[in-house]
Amino acid sequence: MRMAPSPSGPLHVGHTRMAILNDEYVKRYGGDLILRIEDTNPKNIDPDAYHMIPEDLEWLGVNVTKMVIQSDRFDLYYNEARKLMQDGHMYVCTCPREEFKKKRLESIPCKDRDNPPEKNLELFEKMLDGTIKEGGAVAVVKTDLRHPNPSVRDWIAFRIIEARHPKVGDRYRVYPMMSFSVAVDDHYLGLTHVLRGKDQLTNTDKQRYIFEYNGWKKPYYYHYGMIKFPGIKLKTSVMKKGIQSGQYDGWSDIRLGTVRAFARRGYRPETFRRYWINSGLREIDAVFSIEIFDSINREIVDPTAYRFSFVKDPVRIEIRNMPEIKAKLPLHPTHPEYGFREYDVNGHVYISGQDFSAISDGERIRLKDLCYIRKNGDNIVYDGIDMTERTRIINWCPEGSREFSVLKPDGSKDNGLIEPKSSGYRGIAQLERYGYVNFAEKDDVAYFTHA
RNA sequence: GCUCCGGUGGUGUAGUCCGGACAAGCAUAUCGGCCUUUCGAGCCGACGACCUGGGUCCAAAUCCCGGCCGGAGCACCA
Repeated sequence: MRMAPSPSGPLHVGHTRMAILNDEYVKRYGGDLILRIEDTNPKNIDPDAYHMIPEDLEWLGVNVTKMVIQSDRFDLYYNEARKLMQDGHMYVCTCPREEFKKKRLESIPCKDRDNPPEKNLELFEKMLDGTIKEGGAVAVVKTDLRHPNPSVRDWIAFRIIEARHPKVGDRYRVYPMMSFSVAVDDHYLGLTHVLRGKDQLTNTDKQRYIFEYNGWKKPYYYHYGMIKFPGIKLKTSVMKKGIQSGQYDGWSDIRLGTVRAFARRGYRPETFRRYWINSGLREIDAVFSIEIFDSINREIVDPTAYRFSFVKDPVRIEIRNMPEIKAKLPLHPTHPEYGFREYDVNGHVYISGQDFSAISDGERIRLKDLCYIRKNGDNIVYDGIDMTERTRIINWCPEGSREFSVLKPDGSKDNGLIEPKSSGYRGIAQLERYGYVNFAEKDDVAYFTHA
């Protein structure tokens, strides 16, 4: 099995499906999982991606057994090309770009198509040594000019790009097209099974010719359907532009759809795995269901998430006639062994502005794990401590709570107070009646995970 | 337009290859009840789907044909 991203940036949620599914197949049936970095277009490479991609995979728990980089293998591709030319399956075309396209569309052979192998090999060397400049020639795989899909007819395998490659510099000027290098690598790397999106269907058809000309055994191909990710920013080039312009604070900005952004928000690797296993390998196109994704994550995270009280848009209230109470709240309702949050309360607490304005006159409500209060006109009065009836229960923060913000993936921010006991906590917590957040870096700000 | 591939509840899927125990399972969402000193937690219940028309067959979600709808590809990108 293999996965083959191009190094234009770190992995995003769209990549995780192929990563997880390939990994899962190897786990279940054995074999190797090869990570192949496809950097055959020097114009589309972010040097940082060479290390970000393996990092992201490691975080996801994907066990890569072998890694290869295509830019290390150009000599192999050139030799395969020479072999195919020798056998008359490939030629070098010197037609102008437009003319080549037009002829192919009309199923007309180009003037170079029937050149003898010697001529093609000679021209190919001229491409390699720089005699022919960018745009001057391409190496083409001979297929079937009457193939119903024009892009499968005599497809281009190598072109000249006069640009500096971030990894190999200007050592090469003739770059293979993805369709070619993939076919060669899939064979020499011994791939038996290939899982890829059905956007690759045409490429599979193109690559077929390479396997047949060489008499190689083709891997089994599975093409899964495309997934839509509504509202998630995935386009690497767009994200990159946003980072450069300062709109985002980096690849892990929580507004982005990168794996690192999801990690920062508090999603767990296991969530990705369970979600994609559940989705399977159908050929049907589907919509990414953030609802289900969140629910999986919630299930994973909830048993260990500490509970804290966060009041948004706080209002300080004075509770009349309230005795001093020592409040004791569990850090986790089903795990008393995690400990408690204890506060002395005498007459003053903060509640959220939203809760405050929702209390109607005369209503009795419960401050969680504290006491009853009742609203009498403009006053809030103490109304007993023992649980006597079921009323609405709201959460509160004691005096000494600190200012706190939650950053949300839509770019918005909720401000309020959080109870003191949360100080120093790192990881995912449930803010009672609010949602789960990740205390990733600091005490006074956390990232919103999900409700 | 051309080539190929698909269509199961709101969403994600199981079942389709090899027709029968599928009056279609699971999850999520929604609604209701119970429980609970948070909850979007737990428990119980409800809700809700085989795109459509024809054919084959004792029997069709499953096989065949047409239609409709959707997607992917049609680069000197990967």
